[in-house]
Amino acid sequence: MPARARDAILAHYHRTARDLPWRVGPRANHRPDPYRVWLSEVMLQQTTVATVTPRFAAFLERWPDVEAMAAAPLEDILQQWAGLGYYARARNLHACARAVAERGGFPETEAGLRELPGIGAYTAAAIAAIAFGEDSVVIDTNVERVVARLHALDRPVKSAKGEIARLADPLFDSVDSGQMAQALMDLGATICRPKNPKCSECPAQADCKAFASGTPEAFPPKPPRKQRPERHGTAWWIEREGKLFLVRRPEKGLLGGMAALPGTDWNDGTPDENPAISVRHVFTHFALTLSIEERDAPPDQTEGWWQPLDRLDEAGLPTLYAKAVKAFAKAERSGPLTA
DNA sequence: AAAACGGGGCG
DNA sequence: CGCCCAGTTTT
Repeated sequence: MPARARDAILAHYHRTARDLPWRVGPRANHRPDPYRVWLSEVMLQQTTVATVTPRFAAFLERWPDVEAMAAAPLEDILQQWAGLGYYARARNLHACARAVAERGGFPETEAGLRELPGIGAYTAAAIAAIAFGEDSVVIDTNVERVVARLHALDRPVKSAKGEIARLADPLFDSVDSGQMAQALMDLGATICRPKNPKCSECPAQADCKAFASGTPEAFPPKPPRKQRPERHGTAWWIEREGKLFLVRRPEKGLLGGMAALPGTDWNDGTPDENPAISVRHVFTHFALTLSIEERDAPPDQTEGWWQPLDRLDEAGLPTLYAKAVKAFAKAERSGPLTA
């Protein structure tokens, strides 16, 4: 039974494969550039294809190969990454590029790739399969969902990793793992979607127990999610002679290593009463209300630099601070702050 | 085993 | 406005 689903999924992929900039089509007789596969895979960690596509092109134009990226300063990588989130990925990208350039190229096995910074189980398996033709079993959330539905797995994925791996294995048996990995990703993205799956278009419908159940969307069951705490803080707008005072956040922790407005710590509890300007930003694990206040000078012993306001885009501010700048500019144009 | 870690797009 | 996404690292 799994062999039929396997073949149907692969055949469907050959007919309908999405044309993606980092992808070599199913009809090509060569493997894609490992550098491009790696870069796209890292970008696609927790980030959608639509968001990644233009950012991938910009990275590739600036750094056409791993040696070029390895030669760039970390600061440039972070600036180019700004807005993509999960900034540890950018730091690991830089460290990985240097390690790969140092050793003269990408390792060609899953085990070798797994040793590199920012490359975990999924990404190692994906690069090994897609770029090097290794017979790895590639399991990401798409594959987990497809497999859970094929078998009507009624336990949360989180508590059934072993079982998922066992059930995924036959899908990769005796086929090109790279093709199957990409086939399953397309299937998960376009047909076997988390919500409103298009079972009528699915090549594996006849072998799908979730479809047979009549409620395919119920698989796999989602664990209860926990609530998000509220935090608040203040960022300081310190402007002098057309320049804005910026700081660099600590390497470790939230928005690590990124450019930022200086400000207070972010605390739990009740926010400031009636701030003139504030922005709201929702992180994975808490929601932040950030007030923006004008200030004449940086606090003593605050390390930072003066960024020309007409070159603020070059600072590489993450989205939270880009929002703050936008909110301040808008208030300044219309409000009484500097009127 | 669980928490930390961003942001954008969609219904 | 809540949910989800081509996960990895740290605790």
